[in-house]
Amino acid sequence: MKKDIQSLLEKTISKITENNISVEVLRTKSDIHGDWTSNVAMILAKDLKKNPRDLADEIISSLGSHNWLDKVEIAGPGFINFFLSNDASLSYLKKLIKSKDSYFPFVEEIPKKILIEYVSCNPTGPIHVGHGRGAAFGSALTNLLIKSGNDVIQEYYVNDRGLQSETLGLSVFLRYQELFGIEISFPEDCYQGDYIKDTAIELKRSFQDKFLISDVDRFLKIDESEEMKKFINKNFKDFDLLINFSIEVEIKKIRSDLEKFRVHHDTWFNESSLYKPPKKSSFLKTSEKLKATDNLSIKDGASWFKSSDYGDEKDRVFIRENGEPTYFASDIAYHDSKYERGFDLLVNIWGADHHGYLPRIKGAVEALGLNKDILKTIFIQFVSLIRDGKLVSMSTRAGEFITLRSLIDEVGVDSARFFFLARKGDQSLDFDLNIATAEDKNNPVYYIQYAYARICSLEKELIKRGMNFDIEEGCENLLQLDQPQESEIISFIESYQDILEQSYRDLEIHPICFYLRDLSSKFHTFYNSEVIIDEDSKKRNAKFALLLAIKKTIKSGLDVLSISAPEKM
RNA sequence: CUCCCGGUAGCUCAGCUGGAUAGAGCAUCUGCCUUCUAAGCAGAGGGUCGCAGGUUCGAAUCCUGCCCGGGAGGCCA
Repeated sequence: MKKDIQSLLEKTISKITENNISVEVLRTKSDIHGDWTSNVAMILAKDLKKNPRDLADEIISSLGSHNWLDKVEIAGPGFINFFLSNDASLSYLKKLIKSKDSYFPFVEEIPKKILIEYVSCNPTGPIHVGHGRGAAFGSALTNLLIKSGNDVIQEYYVNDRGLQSETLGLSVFLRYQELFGIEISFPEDCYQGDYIKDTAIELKRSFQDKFLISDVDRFLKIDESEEMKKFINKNFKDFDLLINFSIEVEIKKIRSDLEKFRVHHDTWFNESSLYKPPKKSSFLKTSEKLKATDNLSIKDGASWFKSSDYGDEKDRVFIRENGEPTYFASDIAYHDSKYERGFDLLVNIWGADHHGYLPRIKGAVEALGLNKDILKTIFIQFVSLIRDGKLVSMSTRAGEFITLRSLIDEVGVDSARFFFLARKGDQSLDFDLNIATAEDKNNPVYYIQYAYARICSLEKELIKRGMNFDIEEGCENLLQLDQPQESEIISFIESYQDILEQSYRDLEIHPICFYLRDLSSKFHTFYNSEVIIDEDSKKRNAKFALLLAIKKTIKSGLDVLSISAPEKM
């Protein structure tokens, strides 16, 4: 509809002026302004040095008459308001009602190949609440992208090498010694959580006493983690085995937590794989490219990427003095590999603490001669938990973090997902546990689900009373729904496509949450203001047709959020 | 010091690609269950859109400066 009005206006304006302007058509906020509105007259008035209202008059008189258009009016300073005919304004609704599947009104004409990378937290412990937000967001965005007709791959980048991995290995190693009755001092910079003990138990089950220290006395004298690592590396040639084992155990736990949270990754990309050659390792290939294009320099014994050439504040270390590549270096190679795999769009979802990291990655992408415009990075701000009006303290260091699993156990998957998604990603989030667990209208999730369940219950009641819903009769009589609350729902349902389009364009999810809340509210109003199971069959069928449209729309929205739509509550 | 995010009703937040009287929910107050799910609905009160300039026919929205809150600035990841 929007496009029809747009092209009609464009055609008309071309008759009046040579000037080329983009015509904007928007939905009106209020019925008295019609269905659609455009401000072209006001914009054009400036160029042509004419009075906006006169110009609008001129445009309207040469629009011609169209059967889908009831009338066109000038209003305010020079808005052109379009009032659609009844048939035209109901066309969307009818299409929605008659469609077999859940109707998704916005689809790309040419599908895009999209890679979305999210969560990607270090496999050194359980996934916690902060990661949960990114997980919910990434999975919902994926749903939106897929439903919009694209091919999407969801990827998790596993940091399975470097310092943190060694620290994980050491932590497990120490807890493992304890299982043999050896009392050791456990350094502060090791991972304190009890989950390490569980991993140690699994290690013992798989490897028995393979990693047991023989020279205990000498080891006990060491109390500093770096020294411990040196000792271990000297005495256990295959310590890597232990590290890899520990990482695998953690990844398994992360994966199962995510699955429980309805988050699924198609590929798990190991950082270490960048260094393993099938032919030539990715990392080597990438660093050679950078060297060949003169983007690396040597200083203080280390190799630096000249990111300041690309707008970053300063150059960044690429390969350390000790010969080890930095995390950043791996990440460049990783991004290089993403591009190599041939996608139309690369989406990264990062924690807000990484924002300073983006300029250098962009710089590297540019240095490699890749198209930086297809790389979109979305930052997700932090989450604070609030219980009884007070901040719940969370510190990863002290092992006091709240795990995603415990959050799910407390508030449920539906509620947790909704609360994570109902806020703009780049806004920090106060997660109120009391509201999230409430089972009344304070909790928007229950409110929306209740609307859905109520509709299902009405459908059951209809059958119970020996009546049937006649879809054809319903669609033919939609015009009978002329009560204010009814026509408001009808136009609101139509605006669902705008919400999706907007969310898709901005790569945001929260508009859908707000929309569902509002739609549910309008439904509850409708439900309370009149008897749905009407004596008059024409009216009754029209109302049930509308209910079906509401139901499908709620279902479609909840599907994007991966939140369940219960038929009974 | 530099960069990022935010400042809108008592509270939590939408709105921000400039548009018509600035919106929800919660909380407060007043009503509504012999009738399809009261896990609900109707109504009322509540605003210097952080401050000051600028651009514009028109600014919560764009630009500049400032103030306040949070975060980031490793040869950590």
